[in-house]
Amino acid sequence: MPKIVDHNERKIKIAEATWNVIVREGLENASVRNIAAEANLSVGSLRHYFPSQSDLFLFSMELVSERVRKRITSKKYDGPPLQTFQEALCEVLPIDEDRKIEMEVWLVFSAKTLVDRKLEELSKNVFLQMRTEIIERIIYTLESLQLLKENVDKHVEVIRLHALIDGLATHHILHPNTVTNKEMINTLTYHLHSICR
Amino acid sequence: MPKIVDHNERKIKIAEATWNVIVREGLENASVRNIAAEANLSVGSLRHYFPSQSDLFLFSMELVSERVRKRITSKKYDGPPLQTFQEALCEVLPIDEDRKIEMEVWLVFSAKTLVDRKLEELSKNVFLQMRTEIIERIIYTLESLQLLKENVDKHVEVIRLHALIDGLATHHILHPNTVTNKEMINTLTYHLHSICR
DNA sequence: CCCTTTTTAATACGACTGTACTAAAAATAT
DNA sequence: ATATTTTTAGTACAGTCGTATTAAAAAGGG
Repeated sequence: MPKIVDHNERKIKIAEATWNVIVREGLENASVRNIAAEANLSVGSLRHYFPSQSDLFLFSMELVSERVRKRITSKKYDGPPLQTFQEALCEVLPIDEDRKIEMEVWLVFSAKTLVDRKLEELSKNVFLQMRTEIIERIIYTLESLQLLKENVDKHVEVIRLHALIDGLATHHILHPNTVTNKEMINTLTYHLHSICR
Repeated sequence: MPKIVDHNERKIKIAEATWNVIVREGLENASVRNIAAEANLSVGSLRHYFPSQSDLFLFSMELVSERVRKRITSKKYDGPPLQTFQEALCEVLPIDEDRKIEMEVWLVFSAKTLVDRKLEELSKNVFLQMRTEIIERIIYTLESLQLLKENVDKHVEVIRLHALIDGLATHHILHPNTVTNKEMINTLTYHLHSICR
């Protein structure tokens, strides 16, 4: 009966418009009006898809994690395990323009996490998922393949690798000229080799 | 002739009030009015010390870096070099409530850095100072003392240590229950030992 | 005491905020 | 064609924003 508009697809378009506004003008200017204009919509239309601004922000932050997750899971991993793990971890790093935008948006929302309950919960879930499904899996798979050096503390190695990944990504986002793309990837490679035989 | 008020001391009080508002209610609620109320001042009085909001924000962010810098330089370092370096780096980590607040504020401003020229410049300067005066100094001093393992790439070790420190700090701020205080410090100790003989 | 200067206070302005509400437009099923 | 329902558009409201302006209050030097 009604005009058919793919509801979810439209929400994604609006969320991407939100990303653009945030990257270009900052979260402080990510008003409903500015985002609607960026998406070529009226305020009323936007509100039809997102009843409130916090709904819009939550969805926009969720979309970032979904995009990253899809990128990791949809990739084909054949080849030596160490290279496989390196490639998987590279999907989390801001190695191209799209990933950079997502990472910037994620950083901005992460800061907001400190005073926003809903965003905090999302952030926590994504963090734990990354920790258990990527970082821990890599360390413990390396061990079961007997590629890991002896005398390493696996628990600490998990924490170290996780912190290193996010530290590198953050540094490259905030200081791209000082921590270059190449240095970011080289350091990751270096680190993975340093914990293996 | 006039009422004597230590200008700089008052500005520091206001900046600390700004920290409080940011930590408690977020940057979006760090309005001139709210900050003035937190500092028990009228808006007019606050404006007498900070002509604009961006001046206030810049000063408030600068104060964070000053506090951290002072803490590092005023500390007495006697003892074995490895322990000394560890202690120095711990001053950058959010190991107590004061440092946690400062780190939270720094994180919030860092996100704003992406769309604020002045904050970006400050962030860049502080980053480079940290890089050259702390991180590089540690790695290269370790080498000159022949404490460093052979076959390490010093350039990469600098990038790695720097990213690890900030990654650990950020993780503890954002996920204190998952990355605990102890794990943060243990991981740093572990890392320093891993690059030494 | 008065004078000078700093500091404080209060008010006002235009612009922007999130949200609410109402009605027109669009599009499909009958 | 008509009815039904989604989608869009426009307007309005109360509140907050940063900033400007103006004048009163406070306080040490003469």
